[in-house]
Amino acid sequence: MKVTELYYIEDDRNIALAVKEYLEPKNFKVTICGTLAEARQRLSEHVPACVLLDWNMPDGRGDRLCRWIRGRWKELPVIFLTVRGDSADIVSGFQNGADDYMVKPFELEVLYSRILAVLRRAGNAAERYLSCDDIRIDRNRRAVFCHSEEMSLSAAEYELLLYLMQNKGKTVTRERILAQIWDVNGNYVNDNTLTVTVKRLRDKLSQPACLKTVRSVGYRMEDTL
Amino acid sequence: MKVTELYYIEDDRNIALAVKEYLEPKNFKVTICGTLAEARQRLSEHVPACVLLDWNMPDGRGDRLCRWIRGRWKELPVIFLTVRGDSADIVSGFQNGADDYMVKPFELEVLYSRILAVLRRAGNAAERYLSCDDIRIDRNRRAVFCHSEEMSLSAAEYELLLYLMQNKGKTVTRERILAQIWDVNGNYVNDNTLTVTVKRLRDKLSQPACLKTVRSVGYRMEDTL
DNA sequence: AAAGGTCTGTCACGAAACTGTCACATTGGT
DNA sequence: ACCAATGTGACAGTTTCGTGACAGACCTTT
Repeated sequence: MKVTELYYIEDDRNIALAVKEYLEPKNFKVTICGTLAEARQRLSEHVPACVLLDWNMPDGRGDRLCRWIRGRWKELPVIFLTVRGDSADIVSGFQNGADDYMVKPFELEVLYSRILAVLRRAGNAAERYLSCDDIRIDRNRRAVFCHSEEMSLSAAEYELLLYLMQNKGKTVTRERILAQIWDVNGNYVNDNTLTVTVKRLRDKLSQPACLKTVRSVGYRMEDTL
Repeated sequence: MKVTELYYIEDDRNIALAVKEYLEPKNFKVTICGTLAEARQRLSEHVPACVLLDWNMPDGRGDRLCRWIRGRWKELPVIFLTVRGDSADIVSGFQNGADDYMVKPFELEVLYSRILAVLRRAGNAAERYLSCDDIRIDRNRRAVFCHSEEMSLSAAEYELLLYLMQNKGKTVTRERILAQIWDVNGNYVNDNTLTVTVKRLRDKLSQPACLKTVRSVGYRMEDTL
């Protein structure tokens, strides 16, 4: 069973832990962020399936973070969880791009239901992100990040990296890669083309350790643990 | 300006009319269905952008209709509006496929916000304002602002900018853009037309940084830090 | 109707990036 | 040490995109 990742941005440790304890047995992995800065930091490194967001945070207002998120990931679901229950607050929350808004105190089962509803809408957003060590691909955006810094890859390099990442942990043969990326219906391509593209890719990735050569077979990407 | 169609399935005529009167000036067309049977009938003929659904109806329970809807239109957003506010009821509503659930009595502005949120999720975003960095679009007025100063774009430029903004954060291929904006059922359009229109747009935007070229793929708009 | 303006699609050209190939160096297994 | 596989640097042809120019279409004004 696949685990769904959530970030819960909340400064009240008690509430955060209660939510975490409730959700984790239901196959969620809840990461608690105690400040907005921490949340930004974590989001830059890794994008979860959904974000739960408190309004009042020690270092600022949650709605600003929500805008920030919307600027980058238009489809990442965000649910506000806050004591602010006025109509004006709720409207403001949605205007800042929230997908749902719950007023504390709330029932945990309802939170669970709303998370599921929002995830159902978002669909298989998980497929969007691939990662290996410090390398992350956002397919929707067609961008690659290394150490949370965007890098620019050529079309061939991107395709190659994507294919390898999709087969993370598996060794893929040179033939398969050539067929996958260079096949223009049987058109022969110099075998060395792959070698060269791998080199170019490695030069750009500041972390080429996870792109391994399997001699006389092909290549393999895997997390170096 | 496009009108968004809603079906409101509700037997209390007063509430239904109040909602209708509130929403119609906001560019919605609200069709009231007094019974589940009528709702099924209308839905079979025409599918709106969103459905508002009361739980207690004279000829049955709303959740059954929601299941019925889900069986046919997986993506059609459904919002429950009902007096039943127990956790168990809410959870049940979501289990039946609801996208949102509001307990009566509710504030009309909040309903409006939640409808917009659900529509945005479903991709039918009728959002009035779009923004990216310092660029803002008011779709109602068909106006574009840069540094809160109105600028004048030609029709093609406006369409292009709008499409890119609607897909903020996502890389859109040249083909998709061409199909979206220039497709007059298969009519061939010179590919360079897009290139030129992008240039013209960039020249006008005093902040072209957020309109990025993704070489050999297409373009992407996103907020810059 | 004529004149002037804007909008639009197309073209030609050039700079820059990309790509495939070669020749040669290096590596790793036996 | 040998050989095959892979890495490396260089190069030239190709592709892609940006740019300025232009002519026809359309609209408004005179």
